[in-house]
Amino acid sequence: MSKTATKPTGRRRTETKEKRREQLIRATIRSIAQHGLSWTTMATVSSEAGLSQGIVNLHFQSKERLLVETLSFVVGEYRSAWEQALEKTPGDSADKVRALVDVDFSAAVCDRNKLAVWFAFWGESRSRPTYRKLCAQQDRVYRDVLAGLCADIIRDGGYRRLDPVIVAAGLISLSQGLWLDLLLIPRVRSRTMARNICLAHLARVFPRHFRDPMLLAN
Amino acid sequence: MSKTATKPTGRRRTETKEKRREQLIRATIRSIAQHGLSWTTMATVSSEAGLSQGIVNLHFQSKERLLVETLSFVVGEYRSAWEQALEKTPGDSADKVRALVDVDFSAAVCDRNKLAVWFAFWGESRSRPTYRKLCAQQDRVYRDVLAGLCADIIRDGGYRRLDPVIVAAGLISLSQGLWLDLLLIPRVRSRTMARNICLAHLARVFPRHFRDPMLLAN
Amino acid sequence: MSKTATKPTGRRRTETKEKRREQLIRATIRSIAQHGLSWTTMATVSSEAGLSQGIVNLHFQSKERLLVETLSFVVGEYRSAWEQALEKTPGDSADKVRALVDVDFSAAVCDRNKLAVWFAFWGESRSRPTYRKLCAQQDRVYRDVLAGLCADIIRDGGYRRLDPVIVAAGLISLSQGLWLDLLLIPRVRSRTMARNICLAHLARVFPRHFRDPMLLAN
Amino acid sequence: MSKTATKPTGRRRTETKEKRREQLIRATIRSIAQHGLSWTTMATVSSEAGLSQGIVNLHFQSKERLLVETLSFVVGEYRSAWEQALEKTPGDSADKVRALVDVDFSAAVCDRNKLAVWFAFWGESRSRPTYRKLCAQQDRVYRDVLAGLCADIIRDGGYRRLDPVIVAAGLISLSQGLWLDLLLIPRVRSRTMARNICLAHLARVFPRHFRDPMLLAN
DNA sequence: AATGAATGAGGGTTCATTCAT
DNA sequence: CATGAATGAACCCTCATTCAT
Repeated sequence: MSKTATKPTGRRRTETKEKRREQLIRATIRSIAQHGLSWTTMATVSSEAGLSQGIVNLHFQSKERLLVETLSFVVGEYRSAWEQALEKTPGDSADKVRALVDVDFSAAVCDRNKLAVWFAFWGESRSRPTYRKLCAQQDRVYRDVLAGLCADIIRDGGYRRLDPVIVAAGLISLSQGLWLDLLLIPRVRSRTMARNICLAHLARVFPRHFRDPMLLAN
Repeated sequence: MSKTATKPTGRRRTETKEKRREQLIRATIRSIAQHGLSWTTMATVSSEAGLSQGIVNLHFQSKERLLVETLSFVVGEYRSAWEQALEKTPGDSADKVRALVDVDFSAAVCDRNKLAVWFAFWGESRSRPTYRKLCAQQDRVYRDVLAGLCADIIRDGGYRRLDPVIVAAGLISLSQGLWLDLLLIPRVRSRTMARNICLAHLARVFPRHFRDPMLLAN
Repeated sequence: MSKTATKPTGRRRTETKEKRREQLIRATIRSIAQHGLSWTTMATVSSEAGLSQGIVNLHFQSKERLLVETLSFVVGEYRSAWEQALEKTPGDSADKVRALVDVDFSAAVCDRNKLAVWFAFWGESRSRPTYRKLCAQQDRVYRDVLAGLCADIIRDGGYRRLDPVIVAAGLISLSQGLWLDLLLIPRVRSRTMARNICLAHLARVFPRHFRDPMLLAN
Repeated sequence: MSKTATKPTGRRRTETKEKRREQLIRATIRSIAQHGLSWTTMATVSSEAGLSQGIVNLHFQSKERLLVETLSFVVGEYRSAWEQALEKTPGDSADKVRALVDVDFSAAVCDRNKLAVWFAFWGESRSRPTYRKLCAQQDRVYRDVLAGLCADIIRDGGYRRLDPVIVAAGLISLSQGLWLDLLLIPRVRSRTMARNICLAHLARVFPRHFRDPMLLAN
């Protein structure tokens, strides 16, 4: 009966194809996390996906394209995560910044496999324009949005002499530096702790809008 | 007599050998910066060094060892840079922390080629225990020293409820996040600006010991 | 009754099957002409035929069989062309030889795509017994027939000391050499010119039976 | 002692490299003759040369270049053969044409392996501009030279109404058609016989300059 | 100590073939 | 009968490594 139910239609074929691509991208993410980018081969990816050797070229034409699509996937996932968070947060700009911090250290985004992918591509991006452009574009948009929110807060809170662009830059750098900790010393640094460090930072920059969560108990 | 006569030769040889190794390591750094770690081959290294194909195996036995020694070199260089800075800074702990920040964004340490090396190895480090250990050891020592200095400042300044370990972690993350900016968007982020962002951060954490350099002019 | 009813269907099916095979063979000829034999793949053939990937294996079991059948097809087409020409030419042996020359340079036989097929297989035939045998068999029959006709002419015309086998060999070689020109330098060599060169040759061998068409105008 | 004698000098290195290239080209010729062009792989070539897999890429960068250089080699060898023959033949133009025919069916040029190479590349040349150009250039030069010689003979012998270009074309086609026989039916067609067929043809075209060797005995 | 020709394992990729649909 | 996703063997090529010079 389930067989009859799953009988494929013309429509399902393309669905399946799209799913296969995602399956392979997820296998690539795992492979990069496990073996590193330079030791990720067609064999590690296809075996991670439980499929045959030729499968990647069938769906992505080349290894390079698979890698680009994988980076694209992670970048896109991050982007829709923070965009959705902004949409779902009805409050003021400070609430939205808080939401962005939460996204950065949420389980979905701040997954160790995905962090490994980010840093793998960042490590290569200087010599690979395609990677760099993909990252740079996302970065630019994010920076603008965050700087805009910071500008709101600065205006709202009367924080004199604060440049929203620089405040945003500081927050982004802190966040990405914490990602590096989460990648390199996961036993020392937890996502919660990382988030708290960010919020503590914000509490010092915007004391009338944020509170240091590590001082809450007191 | 012949012994005495040949000794300097033997000495010079050893020196030469050491210099060749460093020459190759520097070539490796340039190659990683230019081609990325996964596209760095024995050929790119030896050609960057202006030497022949077999030279690397002659001096390093294998590519893997060359890479490890290259990472070791950069890590060691960083370490002696901050150790020397600490030695040369006679003042109090706040001065020493300032000196550490200066080191992080000094031309010698914060060279783009070397940043590329750091991130190349960090990107692979999750899957390569050797890399990870090399980085982790340096990280641990540095963290301890910085946390110690922060503890001094906290004690000295009466900054209540500040955990020196967490303060150190925040500063390190911020600094490394800024390194990433310097690697990825060098036209946007300058070393000076990065240093100022760090000092501004410190000024908020330890207001009685640091001043925000971006507010100096006002 | 149901048997009688389904019989025509079975018949039509077989016809359809035969047509599909020919469709694929024609696609193969075009593919060989366009991409060369060594770059002709199942994909180029099926796409040339406007059909799907698996179609060739469905109708020919393997690529090798498709190629053999394609060669067979061209060889067979050539054979029935000259056999029909002989049948339709009621005159004497000289007329029949003339008819054979006409066939060699007729539009149907001397098509550039088909020439490409001939030479593609000849180029491989030394290492492929199957190809060689197919060609050799046709060649033997044709040579015998042509030599027979030449023998008639020699007898009829009193051409002393002419070996019909050698005369036939010369004519065949000349003809195939002209085919090569038509393949390689089609802008220089036209079918008409090639035919005239053959007839001029015959006019010299059998002056009392053939006239050089290039001297006709004078 | 022989060891001491063969001690390599700086000069010998390049010699050796050139020899290796030729060794590989000769292996390629044998491989094409034995396996056909489309079944000639890097493995068949290197094993035919008694060397390792990577050797071809070391000396020719790619398989394609090896094939082009192989065709180039055969074309060049043919060209210098007939050029040298012309130089060494002091007689009149008829003697020179005779010399050209002799070259065409000499052991060195009319080697079965090399014939296989010619036809292999001719078979693919329609779809491969590089091959076609290499062949076309040689063909053009040869045709011009032969037509020039025919023009001399026509003038000298008062052969009215003969177009030297067409006479040359006929001779070339005949010769190449005979090469095909030598490739396909070597047991039937011998080089001597092929040469005689050419000379017989010439004796009919230029009766006052050539004699049919097959009539000599009579 | 240094070279660079040679090796061959292993990489990415192609493609004939299979088979569920 | 026809499709096209999937397979995996075999291809070309790269490159770390070796070694005669």
